Amino acid sequence: MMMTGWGGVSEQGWRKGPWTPEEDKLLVQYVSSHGEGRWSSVSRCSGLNRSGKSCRLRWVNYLRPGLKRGNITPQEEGIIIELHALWGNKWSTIARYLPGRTDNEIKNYWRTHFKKRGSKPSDHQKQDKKKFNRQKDQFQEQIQRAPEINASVSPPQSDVTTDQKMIFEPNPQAAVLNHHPQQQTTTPSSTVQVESINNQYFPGPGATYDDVVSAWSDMMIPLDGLWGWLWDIDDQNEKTAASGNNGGGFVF
DNA sequence: AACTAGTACAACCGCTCCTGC
DNA sequence: GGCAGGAGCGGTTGTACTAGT
Repeated sequence: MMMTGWGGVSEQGWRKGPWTPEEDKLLVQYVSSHGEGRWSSVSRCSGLNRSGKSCRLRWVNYLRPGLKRGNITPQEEGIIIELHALWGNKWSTIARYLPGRTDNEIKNYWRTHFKKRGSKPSDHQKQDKKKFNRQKDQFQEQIQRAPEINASVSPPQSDVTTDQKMIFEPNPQAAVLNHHPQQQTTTPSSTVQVESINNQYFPGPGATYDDVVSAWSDMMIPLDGLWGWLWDIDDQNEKTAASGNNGGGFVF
């Protein structure tokens, strides 16, 4: 992809714009020998003329091992919708429930799929239905073709880290709040509306990856009705913004 | 075939939070 | 407790690609 608009250097002299394969290689070498973190020292130690921020972003969103490339599956889409309804734009929190997906990827996906303006919900619903069927086929094909994906997502219990265990918590909100006490003040944006979905579609403790996938697969049918609700939220927000009323609105 | 709108993706920016001193 | 530097997060932008007209 050619991107000429970001070429050049920053005021601090850092290179900006698209990364070259050589830069990627240097960054991978640096991280594999020094580990993640200490991004500010990357430029000094690795020979990269990039800011620490830029290096971290490139690593987290593109170079880090275990990242999934390719389409968001219907199951992942369902999870994104549900968790966004719970937490709003907490992309990094949502990303913790989607192994191999980055907050940036989820954020981009949400913006392109659910923040569309100007056309009628019915049009979107038709598009989404077509797309859902296509993605479902692709997902099933992926599962059949690459069973190792399952293995990487649901490792043996003895190797499961705290973060990975969270995926199978019956109540994701509680899981995240337990794990990130500093976020205790976070208020779910639409808890009431999603509560019934939440209770029905989050398998209990000890559930396997397959259980989660199965539950979310079942959820895709009721979600047909959720699309309309999401568009209503958008409309509601626009009305709220237009009237300058900040009280009690949605945070989408 | 040409044009346009929508989509996907990569990257930057500014702000907030966290941590060490 | 206050401050500074680094890390992380969310919002936004820029460009290429694709599908529809």
